[in-house]
Amino acid sequence: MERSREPRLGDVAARAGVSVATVSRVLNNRGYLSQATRERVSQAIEELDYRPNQVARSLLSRRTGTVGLILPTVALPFFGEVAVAVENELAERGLRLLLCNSFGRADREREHLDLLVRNRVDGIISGAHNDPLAEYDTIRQPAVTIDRELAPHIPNVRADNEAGGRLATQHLLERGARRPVFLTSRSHERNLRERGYCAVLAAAGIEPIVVTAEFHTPEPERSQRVHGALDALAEVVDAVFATDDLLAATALEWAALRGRRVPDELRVIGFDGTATMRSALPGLTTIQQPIAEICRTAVAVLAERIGTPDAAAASSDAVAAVELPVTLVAGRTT
Amino acid sequence: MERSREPRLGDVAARAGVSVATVSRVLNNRGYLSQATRERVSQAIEELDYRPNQVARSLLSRRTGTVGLILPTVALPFFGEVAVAVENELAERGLRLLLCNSFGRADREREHLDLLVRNRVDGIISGAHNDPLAEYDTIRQPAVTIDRELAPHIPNVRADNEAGGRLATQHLLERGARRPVFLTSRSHERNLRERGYCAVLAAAGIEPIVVTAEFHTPEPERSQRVHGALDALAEVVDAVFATDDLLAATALEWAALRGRRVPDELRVIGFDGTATMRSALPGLTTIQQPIAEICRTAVAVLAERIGTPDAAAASSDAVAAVELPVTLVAGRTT
DNA sequence: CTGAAAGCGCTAACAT
DNA sequence: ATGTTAGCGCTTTCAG
Repeated sequence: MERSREPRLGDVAARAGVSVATVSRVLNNRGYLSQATRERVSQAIEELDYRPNQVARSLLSRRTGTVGLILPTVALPFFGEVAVAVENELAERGLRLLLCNSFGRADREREHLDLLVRNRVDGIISGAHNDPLAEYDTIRQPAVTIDRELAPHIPNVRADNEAGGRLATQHLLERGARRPVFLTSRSHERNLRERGYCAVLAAAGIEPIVVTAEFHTPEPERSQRVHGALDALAEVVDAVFATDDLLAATALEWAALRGRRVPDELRVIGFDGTATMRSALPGLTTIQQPIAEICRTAVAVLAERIGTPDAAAASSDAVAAVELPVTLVAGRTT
Repeated sequence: MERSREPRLGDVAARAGVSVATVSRVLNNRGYLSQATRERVSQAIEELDYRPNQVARSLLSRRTGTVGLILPTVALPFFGEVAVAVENELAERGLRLLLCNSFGRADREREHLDLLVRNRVDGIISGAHNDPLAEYDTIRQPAVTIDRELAPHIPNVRADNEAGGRLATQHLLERGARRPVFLTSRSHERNLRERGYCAVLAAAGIEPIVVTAEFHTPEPERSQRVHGALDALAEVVDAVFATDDLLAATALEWAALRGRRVPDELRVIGFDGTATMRSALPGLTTIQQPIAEICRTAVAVLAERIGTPDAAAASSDAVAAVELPVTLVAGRTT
């Protein structure tokens, strides 16, 4: 195990009997090189197993080739898939991924943001789930959000949540539901899935019922809270539209424990449709988000704003928001 | 939106009317400083919202404060939880996480490894699932693996898989199973869960039956393959020990489709016990891995090998492998 | 207590 | 076609 230090440009140069500039030229394939030196240098590089120090390159070029991704937690399948998709798209452009899990905590996000700036990432993608941080305004690197309203100048890429909410609710009604309950993390004005749900119910003349269970409540409290709420609604509820598939699973579990037959006595539809949840609960009806497309778009927009090393200032059509279409995946629970 | 360039040490120095060296001293709280300058500098830093360029610091200190984590894919709950736990432990030590998803592909892992070295990460944690890469021998940065035999000099932290295999199989037999099938990704000598399964069956005088379904086979092929195998075994199988909870879910789905009552006609036990799968299938009996502890240990061992900036060469008791105990979580499927 | 200057590993003028 | 040199932004001797 060679504990010698990492070889540098100088080591390669010495071995090939040329100057560091020449080695650099070979490395970056720039300027005129004789075939002979090119080969000598390449061989020296190979022999030493030399790999350019990206840190030094970054200092000089003022680009690190790194993008920071802030998510609540990749332990959840949706964000895990987002992380994977984002990493793939970044890799396609020669970019690396610095991962940050904020757990919905503003202080965590603030710390991460500060660290990303110190590390001079070329860009930031945020899908955090806490209230917007003012710090994003003071930041110089381009940013893009995934399913998050952050600031007017920060593009937001997401699924068409409102359409998803409508689609889900409509589906439940078509299946015969008379009183669908909406299960969500937080209920508020800008909850688009909730808006879609309410819109469809309003059109049908049905009073909405919204049950909330905070996103980051640890188990088993969160399930308990949901079960308790459903117990209280036992008389009226005959269907559940959950804002994510995990919450839908909790509703299914409630049905199992209370002996309610699904879908006859309780219809359940979820949201997200991640591969993991499709495997875990293949029978669950859900609204599938186009995760790969969302991430592809987000990275494309970000890359555009980062610009290539040379390309001074790209056209930048100032994308404000992109909404991608969702799909209903019909299962056995509705 | 200020598009001015990022402030540097010089900007702070100018504003505070001191030299860059003094600012650096304030920043790192080193050497003697008069209270007056200390305050003047601090104020300038604040006013400019100055954040030290970590790239420059890294070049000088030859430490990036970054650790590379290579996993098959954080889209799967187990690896997602690993990523989160690792990030938490790293953050505790002021380290950042560069995430790499290899999808079980050696070429992907090789590329990632190369990139990590070029970026001069301080250490590498690998939980990739393909065959060992020879490249790990030529690498200068300390490495640790999670649930992976890589090389003699690379410590491996993992759950006690063999005990888990025994525990699961024992449990099935105790519940009355007479012919438990083992469902896994790849069957081989060093598959410790399989070894545990076989050991218990041997002691009971039962012939093992191992069904494989490659890890990275895309859905729905993978499920199809499992269903087909179970159909072929329909006459004999009365229990399934799956190597992970997702595969257990597939077995449950098979039972649902074929009208087999669980647990009476088919007992199912999984492996991993991630929070997500506990939520998705609260009734599933499973062998729970101590993910947080595994990651805490892995990071501790790695941090030890990285050493503090000063601490020349730590004691390094040359940890070779650590096995952490698993737990049986009894549910309704056995 | 503070400043000047060297240098981390690399690239990009500018020479030759 | 190749070498010399000046930084990238920071920390750290070494002077003063």
